[in-house]
Amino acid sequence: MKEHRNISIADQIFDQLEREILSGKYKRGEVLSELRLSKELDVSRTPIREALLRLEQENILVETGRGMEVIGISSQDMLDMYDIRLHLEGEAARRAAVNITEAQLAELLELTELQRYYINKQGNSSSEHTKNLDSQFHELLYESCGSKAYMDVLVRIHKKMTKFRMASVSKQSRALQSNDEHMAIYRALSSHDPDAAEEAVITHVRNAMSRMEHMEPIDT
Amino acid sequence: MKEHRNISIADQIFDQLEREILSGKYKRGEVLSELRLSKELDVSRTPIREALLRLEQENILVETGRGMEVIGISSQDMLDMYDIRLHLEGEAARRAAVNITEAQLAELLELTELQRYYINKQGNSSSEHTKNLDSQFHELLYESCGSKAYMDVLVRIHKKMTKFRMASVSKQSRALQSNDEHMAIYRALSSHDPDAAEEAVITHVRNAMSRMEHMEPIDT
DNA sequence: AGCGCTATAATTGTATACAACTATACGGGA
DNA sequence: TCCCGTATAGTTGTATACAATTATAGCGCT
Repeated sequence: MKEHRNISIADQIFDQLEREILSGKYKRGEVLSELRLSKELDVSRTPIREALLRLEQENILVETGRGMEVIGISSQDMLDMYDIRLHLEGEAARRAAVNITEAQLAELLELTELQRYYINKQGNSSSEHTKNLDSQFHELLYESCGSKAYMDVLVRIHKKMTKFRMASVSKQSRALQSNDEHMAIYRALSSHDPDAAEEAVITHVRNAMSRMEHMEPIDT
Repeated sequence: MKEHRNISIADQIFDQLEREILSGKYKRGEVLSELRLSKELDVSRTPIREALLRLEQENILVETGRGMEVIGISSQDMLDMYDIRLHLEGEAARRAAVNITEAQLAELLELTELQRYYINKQGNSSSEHTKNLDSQFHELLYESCGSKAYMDVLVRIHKKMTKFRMASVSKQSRALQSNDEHMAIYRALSSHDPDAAEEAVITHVRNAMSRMEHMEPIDT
């Protein structure tokens, strides 16, 4: 398997900055200039500029006269994103129940089992693995619904949500519950039952929203 | 009123390329290279690169080993985007009915009346004006719902839809019907009635989808 | 002290130079 | 003829130079 895409400096900077902004390191209203960042991070303006441009497209930064101003994401924005997922993921799941392939089902199952393994393992970087597997599960789900439009919207939202307040470590019990819900989604999809798939996904999103609301701190 | 943002070459190239791709000038599978475009359009690679990057973020282009490959948008994608709007705009309208300000209401009304004027006028560039006013109406509606997350998603989708097959000129009768629906949305919002607002918006989206489906040609 | 003007510093937007990588075409050998 | 290696041309990624615009600070004048 050949990856034709190297990880560029611009990619790394984008990832780093998005993480730092969404996790609260850069405060709302702060102004980022290309030159300052390029000196701080010791790269040229070009990749910085590319990263800032992408962050502007995500509406995480906004152009002002004198640089890029940090907008960030509030807890209310997070709740709204959950709300949007409640309105969209059910339909995406219905479609996935019809369109998903055997190969995709197998991969979903593997991702779910692997995630369970890492949750139980409780190593030092297991939380990182768990989150990665969660992202992969959802992105594969979105892909398997067979609609580029749905996938675009949902992937974008999910990516943003995963980077929000990374500090908030999830308890093992909640991770296990989430994993159970993934398994339920898998089962509904593997029996190609749209109603069950929709219900399983909506339950999962609703619970994820509730799990987030019970986290501390919610300061914005 | 001071605009602190000049229209850059990159912006123009992005607009032009997006329009050309979504209107079908560049076919799916075609590969665009920065150097070739920069020679064709007689600008340096920098603004070209910026435009291509933004198009990649929109999932209109995809990076390959040897340039950016055109993905574009299919009619099915358009239908899916209408489907997404059906799932989201109702809720956005409910929120707008609660949150909209008097100033925003006044502007909505003005946009609607102005659009009616241009539709009846039937000048040579009146279609262009009509579409612009439609975009402004919807973007203001999204803004007035008070949710950044909803606004992000809906504005992005609406922008893409307006650039799809620009060639498809809409009949005056359909434009008038659409304008009537806008007025109905305005009235529901101005009486701050969430149920009526939701219904008016859903009717509008459903009819817009139907109007599109009856257009010729649908070739993809 | 306050106001306005000017000079300076800082910012972005664009062009260009350079390096690394990759696909491709061409040629030689089996 | 087919395969492999090499050279070549084309591509992106990054750095840097330059121009134009804008904010800001400071100074002089009233």
